[in-house]
Amino acid sequence: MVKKHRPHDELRAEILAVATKAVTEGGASAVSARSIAQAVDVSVGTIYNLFGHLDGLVRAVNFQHMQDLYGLLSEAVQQAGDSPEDRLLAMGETYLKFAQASPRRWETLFRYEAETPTEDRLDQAEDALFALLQSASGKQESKEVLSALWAAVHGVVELAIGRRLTLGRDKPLDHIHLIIKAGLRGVQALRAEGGL
Amino acid sequence: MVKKHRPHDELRAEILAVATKAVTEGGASAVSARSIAQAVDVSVGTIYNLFGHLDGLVRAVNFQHMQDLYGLLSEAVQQAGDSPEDRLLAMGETYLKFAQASPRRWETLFRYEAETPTEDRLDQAEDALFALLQSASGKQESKEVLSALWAAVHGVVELAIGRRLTLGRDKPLDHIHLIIKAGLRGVQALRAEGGL
DNA sequence: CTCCATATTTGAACAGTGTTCAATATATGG
DNA sequence: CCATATATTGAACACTGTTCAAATATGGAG
Repeated sequence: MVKKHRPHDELRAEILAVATKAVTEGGASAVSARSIAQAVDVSVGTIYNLFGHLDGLVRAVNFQHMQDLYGLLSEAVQQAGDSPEDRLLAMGETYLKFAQASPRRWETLFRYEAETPTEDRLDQAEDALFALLQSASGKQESKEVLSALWAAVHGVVELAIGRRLTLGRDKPLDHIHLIIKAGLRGVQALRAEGGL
Repeated sequence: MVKKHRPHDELRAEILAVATKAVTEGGASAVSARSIAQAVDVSVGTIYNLFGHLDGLVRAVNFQHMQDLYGLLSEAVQQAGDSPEDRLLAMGETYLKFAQASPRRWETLFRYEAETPTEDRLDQAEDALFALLQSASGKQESKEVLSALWAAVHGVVELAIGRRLTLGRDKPLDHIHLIIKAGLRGVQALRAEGGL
């Protein structure tokens, strides 16, 4: 018995919604061809027709989550004060909250690796994120400083969310504040020393 | 046909060696019961008799790698200069090299999550690592500052090694230097401001 | 040396995974 | 109304971790 043909757009959206829920609740490993298929009342084959591989589906989910994150971050920047420090703090805080709201979603977004090579949609989104970082800093800081700072914040989140290390799982928010405040002041000091 | 009994110690060591190689070259997913069994010329069942689950095997590998890392770090601290900054820089540099030497090993060590709950051997090793960090800083810095700094360094390594984000994959060593130098100076500045 | 209990090893079997693709059914245009 | 194109299906294949009854090896007692 074969089901009625369904509009691809509609079907894609439905599958994506189910997969998104699965990723948010159980991570990438919760996205199995058969479970998704059953949830959408469709056969496994159909999923492959629409997304190529399961990797493709997870990537599509990640892309959405990346956009969500971007939205949250840009909103945070707008609502924050005018100083670069306030803005960067707001971004860091928002990033941490995003991760804490759903650790699975976060780890799938930043850890998931596909067999098939990544399309560059996600890379583009990442560039946009960095541009946001630059605008938040009022273009006062160099690329080097900004990406180092962001990597640092990312590390704090990583340790806070990852169930692997207990180190630094204590007060991630305080750590982020410390990193950003000390980082900005330290860069100033280094510049004064001529060490930059 | 059933093989001759082999000393458990010897067999454990051999399996561990093969699994270690597999992790180093291909990550945790390269450790499959059948492939390991074949490499050691033993049946799958024997591996389960010795390690309980495959998780147990990977954890044993991780424990070894953790010890290796600890060895490298403590050596680096000893060979570094006397100032806290020099020592922290040496640790950061060594940590990065460790990760770069085998990304798979690093990511298995810090990302791998078992179904079965972790035994606390790894946690202990982690405590030892933090103690090393404290001694390297000459006990000048608070726990908060140290773990924040280490999280920051960890984040730089994470972005440098992870194939997920392109951001900050540029000059991880420079980033680590920046983070540690600016971090230490910034903390001083914050203390002067009374903001700590 | 023989017999037996214990310890060890085995590998077929089970449930799960991603993926493919010929067959089957539906939809569409002439 | 039929022929062509399009969409859906699900059995089949090759893999995965894991279990456990059966087969064998071992070491000691008589």
